[in-house]
Amino acid sequence: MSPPSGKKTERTPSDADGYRRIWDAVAAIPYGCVLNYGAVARLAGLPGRARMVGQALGRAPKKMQLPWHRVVNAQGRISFPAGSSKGKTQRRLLEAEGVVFEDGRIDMVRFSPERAIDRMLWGPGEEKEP
DNA sequence: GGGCTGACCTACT
DNA sequence: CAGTAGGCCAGCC
Repeated sequence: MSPPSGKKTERTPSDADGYRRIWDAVAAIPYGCVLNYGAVARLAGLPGRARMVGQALGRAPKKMQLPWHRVVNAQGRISFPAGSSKGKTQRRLLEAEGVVFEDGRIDMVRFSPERAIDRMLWGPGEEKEP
């Protein structure tokens, strides 16, 4: 069977639609939470395409007001070179949301959306075990 | 048409 | 902990 023209395979979500999913996933990140590129790609329905997330964010229009600062790499570090404008801006925005940097790194587990409820109940800073 | 780059990830050594 | 290797896909020259 011939695939209908205009419609592509599942691997190619189609041009802007692919970025659209990524933008939507990033916009769905709760306040004060951080996710890595792989997680965003997975939430967007594009497993393994972490790189495309970066490009999508870079090509995202500013009018979108996308919380791009809530996306960091798997090491819990800002993907921008230390000292760069973007890097400082991202760190400032994250700290403004309550994200704590430990030795220039973020605890991806502590600030994951799953733990967001814990921080909302128990508050940040103190990590307690019930 | 081909080849390199990139806001990366995972796994193994 | 650091370094290497493989993967994955869109844009640009």
